[in-house]
Amino acid sequence: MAKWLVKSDPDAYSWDKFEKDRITDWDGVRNYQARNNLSEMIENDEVLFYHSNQDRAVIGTAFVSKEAFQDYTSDDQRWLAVGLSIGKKFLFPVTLERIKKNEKLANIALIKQSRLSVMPLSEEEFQTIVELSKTGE
DNA sequence: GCCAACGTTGGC
DNA sequence: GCCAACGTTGGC
Repeated sequence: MAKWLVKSDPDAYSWDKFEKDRITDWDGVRNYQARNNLSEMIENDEVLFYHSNQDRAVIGTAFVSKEAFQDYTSDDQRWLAVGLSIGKKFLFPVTLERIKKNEKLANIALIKQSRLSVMPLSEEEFQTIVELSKTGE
């Protein structure tokens, strides 16, 4: 099962809002590479939820509850959305700073392509971040 | 608040 | 098809 990371500006859509919603349409993506990643998501794929800007940390997990469908927030038929359901909040958020310090995460798209909002993670990268979330170090 | 990186648009 | 201009994202 593939692993993913999605970014959100907490001013636009925060983890707290996600916890209230439980399930949300991940729409508004207007970038081809991110859109292509959305199109490859399979139901029940695991997803990490990252807050950009002021927080700059992975906050928790989610999973794909609905595979790609047309993003109706745009008239343009090129864009896709998926359904995401809430997973678990991390005990300790995994900050960008910690991600940058970890050599197993040196090639993560989060660092290499800072503007990409939907990206695949390798199994190892995913597990490494989950492990980091278990401690505050 | 600044600015680097990068994606998109539009004139030619 | 090239590239300058412009807009947006996101780290700092």
